[in-house]
Amino acid sequence: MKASEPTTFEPVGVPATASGHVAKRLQVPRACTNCRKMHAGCDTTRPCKRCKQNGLESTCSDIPRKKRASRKKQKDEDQPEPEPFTGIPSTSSSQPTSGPSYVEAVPITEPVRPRPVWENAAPPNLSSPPAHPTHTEQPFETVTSSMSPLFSNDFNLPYQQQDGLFTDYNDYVPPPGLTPSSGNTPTLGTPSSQDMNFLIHQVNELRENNKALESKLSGVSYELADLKGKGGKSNDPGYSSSNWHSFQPQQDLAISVWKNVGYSSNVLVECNNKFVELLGFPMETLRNNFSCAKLIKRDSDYSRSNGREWPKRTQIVTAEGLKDVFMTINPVSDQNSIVKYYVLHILEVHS
DNA sequence: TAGCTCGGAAGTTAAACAGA
DNA sequence: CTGTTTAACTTCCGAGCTAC
Ligand SMILES: [Zn+2]
Ligand SMILES: [Zn+2]
Repeated sequence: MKASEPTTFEPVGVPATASGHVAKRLQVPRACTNCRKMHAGCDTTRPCKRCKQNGLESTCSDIPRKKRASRKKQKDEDQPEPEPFTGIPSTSSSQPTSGPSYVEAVPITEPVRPRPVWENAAPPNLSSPPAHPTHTEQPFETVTSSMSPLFSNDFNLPYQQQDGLFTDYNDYVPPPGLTPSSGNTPTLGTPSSQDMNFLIHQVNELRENNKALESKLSGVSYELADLKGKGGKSNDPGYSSSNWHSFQPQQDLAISVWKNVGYSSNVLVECNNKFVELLGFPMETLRNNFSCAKLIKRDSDYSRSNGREWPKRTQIVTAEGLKDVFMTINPVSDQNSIVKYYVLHILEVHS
């Protein structure tokens, strides 16, 4: 155990989760010369906070990134690379991302995803849905009681209505301009209260992590990105999450919870009105035609094996076509580290 | 104990590939 | 030309060291 960090300045966007979930380490695009030499955390201001604290304002500067050396030819021999199962849809291997075919929600004809038992569960028992899912800062209650067993195979317990999360969309009224939900909306599965509590706990935690992003939301303008056409280029400076900063997070986030039912497959089980409104598809379409991988246009980062995670700037499929979004997607695992769900946040939307 | 050093894990990004 | 892969490159966590 170490004593304490001497220079405990606010480390740019530290996750700080109290519940043990390891959040992604955030880092600035460029550290100043002094912080770099010290291997210390820097920030985006100049002089940076650490230099100011240490009286090094005059030497706090940036040096350009080193020119990358040419890569040696790959392809000399095959590296096995077992690719462990993560539950995360690997679009590179399964299906091509290109092609706007799924933009118009065509009925699914391929080998239908296995329908888990939880979809046959009893209809939700909604007491009184909140008039407006007012997303203030702490919309959900955090569960502190025991969380084991975390997940059961089936969802049979009565559903507990929680602020901002809905399993019934009969009351959903689309805003003008969108043409979603016509008539019957299917009843979604009913997660157990234990499951829901844990999910809510996870959502709260994710929101905490997202707040850490605010420190990164300054400096670079949205115009840096070129997302017109087919979704931007991977080398576009605006495409990198570290360069994409100019937005302030909106108060009400679109949240959805997807159940992982197998490799490259997941099914929407929960979302809030904001999410439905944003996508503009009937729930049946969402459930039957979309997995996370199909919903997200630019999903290359899914397939990476180095643990890279969202938040990312990306594009999603909506009834109005592709929309630029800034979103996170986080796996929710049980105590055996099996990915059971994904929680998908959409933080920002730009058409 | 405060402050400095630095190995290396974690995160970023641009060269090289691949395919239409 | 677009999108993907991946190795070069960067940041900074945190353990160890030194000075007081
Ligand atoms: Zn600095
Ligand atoms: Zn500095």
